[in-house]
Amino acid sequence: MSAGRILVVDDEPQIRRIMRTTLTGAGYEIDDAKSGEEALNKVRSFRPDLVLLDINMPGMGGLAACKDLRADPNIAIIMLTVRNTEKDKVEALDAGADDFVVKPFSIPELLARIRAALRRLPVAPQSALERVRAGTLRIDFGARTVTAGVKTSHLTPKELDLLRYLIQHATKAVPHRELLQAVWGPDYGDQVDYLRVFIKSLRKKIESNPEKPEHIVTEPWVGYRFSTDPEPE
Amino acid sequence: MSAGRILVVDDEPQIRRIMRTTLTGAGYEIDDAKSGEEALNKVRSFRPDLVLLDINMPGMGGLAACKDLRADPNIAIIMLTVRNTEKDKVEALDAGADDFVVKPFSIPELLARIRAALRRLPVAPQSALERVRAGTLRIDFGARTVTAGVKTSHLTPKELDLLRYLIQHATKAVPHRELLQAVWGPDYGDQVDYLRVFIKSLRKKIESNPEKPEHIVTEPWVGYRFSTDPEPE
DNA sequence: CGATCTTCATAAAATCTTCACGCCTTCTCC
DNA sequence: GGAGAAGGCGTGAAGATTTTATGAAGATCG
Repeated sequence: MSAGRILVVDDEPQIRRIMRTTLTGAGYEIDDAKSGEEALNKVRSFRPDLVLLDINMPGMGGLAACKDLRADPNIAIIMLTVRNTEKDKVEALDAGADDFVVKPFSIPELLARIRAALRRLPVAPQSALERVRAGTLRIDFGARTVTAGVKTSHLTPKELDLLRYLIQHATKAVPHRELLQAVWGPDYGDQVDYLRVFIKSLRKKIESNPEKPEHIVTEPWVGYRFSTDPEPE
Repeated sequence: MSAGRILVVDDEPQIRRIMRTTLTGAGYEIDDAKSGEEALNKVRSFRPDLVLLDINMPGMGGLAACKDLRADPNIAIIMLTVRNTEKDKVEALDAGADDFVVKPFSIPELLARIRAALRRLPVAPQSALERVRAGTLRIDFGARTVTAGVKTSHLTPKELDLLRYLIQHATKAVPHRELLQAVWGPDYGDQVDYLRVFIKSLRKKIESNPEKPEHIVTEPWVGYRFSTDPEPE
């Protein structure tokens, strides 16, 4: 799971290259576009969480593109410019940009602004942990509920912590000890009984058929593994 | 109806004065505070949509105050500073600020940033929240009354604050501590007894069957949650 | 004084812990 | 190989612990 998806829009190849390496290194998934028009197209296929938008481009400028992008409230927009004038800033923000960075910018500052902008998204990607979908399963960590099909259940604190840890490490087989220490603390690495009891109650809540678990799979002699997809038979 | 409520936090009287006239002129309701501590207190009574927070103040600094304010996602935070260093910016943004303005700033830019920040708020600005409907429930914050079905009741100040906070964070399980700090203030984080007493009286007023609460749901070991929909079984 | 808020003791409820039983897989020894 | 032992795993339920609900008395404020 990445920290978020970012679309870089700039007509200078060098900027695009720098951005791509920097942001990829920071854990984001990147795509780029050379113009406003291309950006609007790529948004549909790439579905970014955030768009880094150069204000000054040939053809459709950043401002015009911004006004179009704004239609989707689930996309954050940070505009880039070389000019540090008040007029530019006000125009950019009122066009719907969430933030504004002046070139040349410092990388740490850009990253911080990206984090801040993503944090504000209605469905924040970093708190993609707030709501998780796994096939027919929906988990709302804020409301502390899981919905499996039509049945919605409430999660107790330990159940929630356990499930969260499993989901954060989905597809990986998490050892008993690791789970216990994550949920109960460093002194409980041996209380495998706890795990069994709580895994059972979790399964009762999220598995359509608790005797044939599809999501919380047991890895014998190792631990448990959360699987998004139905298990291959 | 105003465009929103803004709390100005700065230790320099002159800044506060300028801000007050400027922002009032722009259609906002303003209150101000001289320190971080005062800000945290005033937040409760004034209930701003946005806090303009000077980063450099005697006593509790802007960064510390920011981290506390951040608990409520329905408040936007813009930090002010005289220093334009990268370190300051990154710190401010990572402390939870939504944006960052360097003094001396241009008024139009500040106003544009305020508009952008308010636009991103998850819940509409307070001014639009005078009346709320939640299923069969109607709440009139101006008249301080709730109507559940045919029964209309008067709400005491604490009841109103508590209910308001719960509703603004509807569907989310709000921790005891957060509720207490939002209603009673930062020093009352442990008085869980207060909560129980007032939750009870709220339930008596808004639940059709207070023994089976449908709106104010208790989340054991965590806090309470306001639910619009009937509870799933 | 009345309304509201605090404080407190007790009963009720939810969650967590512990444990025993039976099934199953793996390992060991013949 | 195959029988038996050892231990992991699923299950159900009783008991312990902590939290929550409730009623009421005292304190506070205007």
